[in-house]
Amino acid sequence: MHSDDALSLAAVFLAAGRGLVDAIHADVTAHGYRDLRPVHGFAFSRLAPDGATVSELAAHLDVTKQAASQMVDELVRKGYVQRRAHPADARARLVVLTERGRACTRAAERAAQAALRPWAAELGERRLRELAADLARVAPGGPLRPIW
Amino acid sequence: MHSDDALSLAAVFLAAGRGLVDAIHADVTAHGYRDLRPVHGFAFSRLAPDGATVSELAAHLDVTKQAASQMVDELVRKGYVQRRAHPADARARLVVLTERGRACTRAAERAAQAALRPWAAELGERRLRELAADLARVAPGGPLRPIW
DNA sequence: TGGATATGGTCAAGTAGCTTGACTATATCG
DNA sequence: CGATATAGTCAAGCTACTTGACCATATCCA
Repeated sequence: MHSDDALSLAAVFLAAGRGLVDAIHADVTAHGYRDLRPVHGFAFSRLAPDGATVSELAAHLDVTKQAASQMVDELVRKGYVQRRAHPADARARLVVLTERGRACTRAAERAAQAALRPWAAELGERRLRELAADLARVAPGGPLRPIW
Repeated sequence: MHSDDALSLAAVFLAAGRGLVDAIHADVTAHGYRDLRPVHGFAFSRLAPDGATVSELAAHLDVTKQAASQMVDELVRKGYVQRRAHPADARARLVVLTERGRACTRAAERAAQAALRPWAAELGERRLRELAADLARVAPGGPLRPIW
């Protein structure tokens, strides 16, 4: 990078990500899911395909197993997930979404599409797609973590 | 947005922002500032130009005045900021960076430049600049907040 | 095969960073 | 001037996390 303020570019990335998360969360909340925080969405994204163990969830969210287990307790209590026996490991338990959990995930996907609509309007579909492609090249993989 | 997974695009934004913040924080830590968290950098960015009051800092970080005051206590204790009398308001106190705070801010700017170097290598200077310009158009302003 | 070690999960206790509530001092408005 | 708003602090409480200890099961290897 050149002599511009590289820090402000980093800040713009954070602001963009925050704006998306805020918009999605607000939309999901407005559709009746009032007992969730944004982090739960990241948990759902790990659980949605085939479920996951507490340890896998912990790794995905970059927290301890204990913290992940507490979150699962909360989501069970609120009706979004269930603990099942693990088919291949008697130590483990498989955490899977309930129908309510899946419905919430669908609502989040609709919310994400709605949140991106003004972006497409501002930049154009084509440029937005290029933006996404560029970001995918530089964004690190790995666990999802809170920013600070 | 179309039928693609809009949520994963949002996740890419978060991952990109997190990657930058992580890299900057790790670099700053490696240069001897081991008692800071990323959020302190956002505080510094508000304090750097001319200082700020606790209330202004609280608004910038979207926390209560009490939380901002506690953070200032901590930063005073660690030698990064000072409380001064406010020149125009006897109720208020102006929080300003110490020389150590300014040195840390410079280290963060260098770290941000270093963190963006691989991005420029991957995408090219021109495309990175376009990316930044696009983001600036869609990123919301307002206070900086943790993601969850 | 069986004993050592690693892994999945939970229980319990402690902690850091935030919150709400109450209060004082100073500023501003009418 | 008096009423109200704002800057800041003190105190207490909450919550999402942590560390540490522990048990059950799986895996590795002599």
